[in-house]
Amino acid sequence: MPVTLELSHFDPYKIIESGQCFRMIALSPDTYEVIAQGKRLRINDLGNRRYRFDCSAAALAAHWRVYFDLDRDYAALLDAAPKADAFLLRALADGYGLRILRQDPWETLCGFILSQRKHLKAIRASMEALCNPYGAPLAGTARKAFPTPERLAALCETDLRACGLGYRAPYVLDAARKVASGALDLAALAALPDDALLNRLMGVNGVGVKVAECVALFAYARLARAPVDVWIQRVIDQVYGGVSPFAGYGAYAGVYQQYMFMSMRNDGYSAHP
DNA sequence: AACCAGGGGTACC
DNA sequence: GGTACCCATGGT
Repeated sequence: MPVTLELSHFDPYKIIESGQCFRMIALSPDTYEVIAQGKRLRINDLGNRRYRFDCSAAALAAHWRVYFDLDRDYAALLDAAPKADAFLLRALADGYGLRILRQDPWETLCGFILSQRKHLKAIRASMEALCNPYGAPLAGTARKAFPTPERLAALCETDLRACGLGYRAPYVLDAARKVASGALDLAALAALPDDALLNRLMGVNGVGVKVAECVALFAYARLARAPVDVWIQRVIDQVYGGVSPFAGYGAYAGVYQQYMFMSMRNDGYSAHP
């Protein structure tokens, strides 16, 4: 009982390549698969901004509409960007269809711990290597769900190193044990203001400012948070003369950051006229 | 504050 | 087919 939707500002391929999620893939040029929060979804691009979601209307409403943040007005959000900022405007135009997801905090926390000093492809491979042995099976795909904190908390560092996590293995283990024990209640963090949320996340070993900002933006919809990684640092240095423009971007700084990240990584600054 | 961590992708030879 | 360098960093 699939559902067909007409969606503007929605491009699954750009979301995959944007580096905010690691378990959404293209199965073919017009078919995408995402595994999130214990569920598997396939999306068919039918053309003319029409997409078929391989799920019930109830699942769409309860789950995927929230995950893709489909009720947010991206036209208005993008229109709120400062009009004199040429690099930003170009990035927003080129990135049409990119959206900030509302991902599961646990998976997002682990994903960005794993992301340290890795390429997007390497992060994806690392996530699959962790899911394959320890995630629950799913109907309709050979891929597995992301492992629960309880499952990972029962492992030892050696088990996680065997998944290719390297020096990040003890970090993931610390996160799993804090969450599984209840010492870190990820659901309760949603009620905290940004600064308190970031501080609680940074209580996990291996989580610094950048990883915490990513979790805040990509899991808790803190759209004003703009994580600074090597690519965004290049934007700040090369485009804005070393002065971060993000403080002046207001409530959607994190969304703009994501478009600029994609633009810089794909094209560099030299592509801008 | 400089340096290190595991390992895969990628550009270049 | 080597190999040097880079990568959505954080801890020491």
